[in-house]
Amino acid sequence: MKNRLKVLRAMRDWSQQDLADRLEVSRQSVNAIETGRYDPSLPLAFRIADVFEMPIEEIFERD
Amino acid sequence: MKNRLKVLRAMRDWSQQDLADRLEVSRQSVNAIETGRYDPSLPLAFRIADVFEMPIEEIFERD
DNA sequence: TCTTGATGTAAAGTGTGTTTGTCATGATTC
DNA sequence: GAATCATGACAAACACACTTTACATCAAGA
Repeated sequence: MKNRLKVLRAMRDWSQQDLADRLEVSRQSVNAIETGRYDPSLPLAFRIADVFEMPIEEIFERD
Repeated sequence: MKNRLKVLRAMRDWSQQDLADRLEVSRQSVNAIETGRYDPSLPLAFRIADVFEMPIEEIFERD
């Protein structure tokens, strides 16, 4: 899966730590997801969608 | 997370095995997801959305 | 009644998601 | 040039997703 986390984060001028705090996960998780080392769980994907106020499909893409 | 798999499957008259075949996972995985024992991975959630031709948000719900 | 299909569940194993802790690097600032 | 911040990465440990095999129950039909 590809994702637009880095761009969406940049648009809001949030650091990885800022986003991690909002998602209540570790900064390393945000980094790993952004750099494509692994995909988030479904519950975390929903929280990401909540934080960015967008549907999951607009944040993640099949690759 | 809650999900509408069982209903969506019933609407198409598919058995758990039918759905498992389309998703290329085991029937036990379908059953476990339906009965709420665990949530699918994000890639599997996307495949489920593909099979039912609906957005993920219309199949799964925060609980 | 015997069988067959659909479903729920369990144990054991593999792989992935997530955490904490740590280190390295580049950019910024004092 | 020392300090700080943002980022990328790795390792160990643990939790969860998923598979295979297997067994039990129930309903429907022959």
